[in-house]
Amino acid sequence: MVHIRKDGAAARLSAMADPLRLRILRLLLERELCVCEIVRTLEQPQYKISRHLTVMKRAGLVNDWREGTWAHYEINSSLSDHWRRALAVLGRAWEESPLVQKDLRRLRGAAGRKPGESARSRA
Amino acid sequence: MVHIRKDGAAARLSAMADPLRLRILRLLLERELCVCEIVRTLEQPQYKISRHLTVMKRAGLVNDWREGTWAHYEINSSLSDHWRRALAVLGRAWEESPLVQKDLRRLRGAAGRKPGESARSRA
DNA sequence: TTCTTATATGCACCATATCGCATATTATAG
DNA sequence: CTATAATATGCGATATGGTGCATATAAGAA
Repeated sequence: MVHIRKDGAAARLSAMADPLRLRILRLLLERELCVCEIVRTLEQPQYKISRHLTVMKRAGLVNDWREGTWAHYEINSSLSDHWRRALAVLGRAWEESPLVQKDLRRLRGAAGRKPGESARSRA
Repeated sequence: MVHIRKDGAAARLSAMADPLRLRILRLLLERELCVCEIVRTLEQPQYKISRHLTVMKRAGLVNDWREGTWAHYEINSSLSDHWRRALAVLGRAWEESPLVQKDLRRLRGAAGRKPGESARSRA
């Protein structure tokens, strides 16, 4: 049947078209995050987050780098202006979802805290 | 396995995440169109266009109305501002594709001509 | 009525994508 | 070294989605 390979735009939209991936993206619009911060914020199994991040990385939506054991992800820093703006606009749309609002509150609650650190150990 | 039902945003992005649907959407960003105009412009089987339009309609991306035998489609007139702007931005991104440029030229070449009409009969 | 044009859809096939579980990999701590 | 934390991935089961073909539906023309 020879499916035509998806072009860049469609592939990128596919990589966004998942509820959990949208939640992850929305978090990354706030700031760069390591996998375990996302896991804890979204309260989802680690393997899911990791897989979804891989999907978005392949589509050029995010990029990553390692720092010791941690893998940090951020919105792809070499994204075109068009896509950046689209993400920003959509990010504002997603904020209307109560689920996303809860995610953002949880993220801010754990503000900047690194994986192993307790809240106290950072003071 | 009980897949969680996609929420509005993810469903909408899914409905965009296909090369042919992106081409259709890009045409509809120009103006309202009937199915057969899209079929002729994109040179794709009618059943494909029809199906893809149905998908986008279910997702609230487009709406339609009948006029005799013709089914007219347009970008959903009751779309939120966020989504309108996102579509506009993405529309500009898609214009960079040579395929889309060709589509737009073909659409303008057949400017406003109704299905049965020859170019002459409209003069 | 019959013919033609415009549109939608049922069905089977196949490709892709997600999930859940378990495990592999790698780095740091003790 | 061992233990633990962080991350990635192979596998099998299943869900979803696009395609191609044929056909159904509906409106208008002759």
